[in-house]
Amino acid sequence: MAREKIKIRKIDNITARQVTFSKRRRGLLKKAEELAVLCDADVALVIFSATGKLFEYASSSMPELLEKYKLHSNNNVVDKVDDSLNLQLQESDQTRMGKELLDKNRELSQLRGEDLHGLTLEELQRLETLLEGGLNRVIRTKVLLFFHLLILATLQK
Amino acid sequence: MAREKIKIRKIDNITARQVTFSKRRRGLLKKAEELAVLCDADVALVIFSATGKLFEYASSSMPELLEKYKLHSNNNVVDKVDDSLNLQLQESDQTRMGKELLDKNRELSQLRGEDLHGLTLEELQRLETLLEGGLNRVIRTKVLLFFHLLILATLQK
DNA sequence: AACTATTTATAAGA
DNA sequence: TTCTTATAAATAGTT
Repeated sequence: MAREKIKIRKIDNITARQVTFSKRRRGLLKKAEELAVLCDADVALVIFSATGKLFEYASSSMPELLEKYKLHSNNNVVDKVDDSLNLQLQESDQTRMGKELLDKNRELSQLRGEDLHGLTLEELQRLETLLEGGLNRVIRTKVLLFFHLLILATLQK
Repeated sequence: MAREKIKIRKIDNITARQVTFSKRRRGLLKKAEELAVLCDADVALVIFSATGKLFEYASSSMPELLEKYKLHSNNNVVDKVDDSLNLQLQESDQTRMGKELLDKNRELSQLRGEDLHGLTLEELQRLETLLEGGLNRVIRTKVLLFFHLLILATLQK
């Protein structure tokens, strides 16, 4: 955003990456606080550098905010697990997947009247990235579970 | 930061505050992702609007990041890991799961019930957190994908 | 939801 | 790391 426009992908040069991290980290923390103050929002931001160092901001107490988050995200775990399993079983069947998504959408619309029709292309791009990450995550955990059980079975013999 | 410089304090006018929240929230989420990608950092951002709506970004899985945060901060107050997966799987619609997953669920229950087959409690909780996080992630992205496809389909007509 | 005049953030260089 | 500065990005007020 300055002397030259850059593409948003991992910076190769380690030194440059650290410098950028330092600068942008500061900017992000600042904007997080501004959002919280200006808009009376509750904001929690946790940043781990590539080397594992922790940076954080929380508009109120971090533990309380994280607890609040868990309450929200765990609301419908049963449904979520169920749907996830369905997704895994049908992931090659796009038609059924579409119906599943349609149902889920109706449920969501009933639970919350949120309207997501104002999404920009940029946001959609981010959503795609999120989806890839999510699917990879499930696959990874399935593999982990398999090995976990395999080891257990081996120990029982 | 535009037509006029503003002071960073709570915006009085409710409408203006909501508009600003919408604009800045988008910007903050974008910059959070940019930092994660550019600098190979792990970033978690949780935002609650004044009305309680949740917005979030996580460079990997939110539960895993929060777990990582707990380890770094010496704070034990941050919640108890929910003993989610097994019990919740048993409570959900088993007819939709498929035999293989049912079997795995049974095995997992056994594993949890004894949890002394060479696995520490910490390891078990870690696995659960991991798996739950992945499933939650897929559900969220399923909903997002639906909207993506819907919009694309609309544009093609 | 768009539009812009300005402010702010920041990439590259010192 | 810190500062400088040219330029990209974000955004406050307006339409």
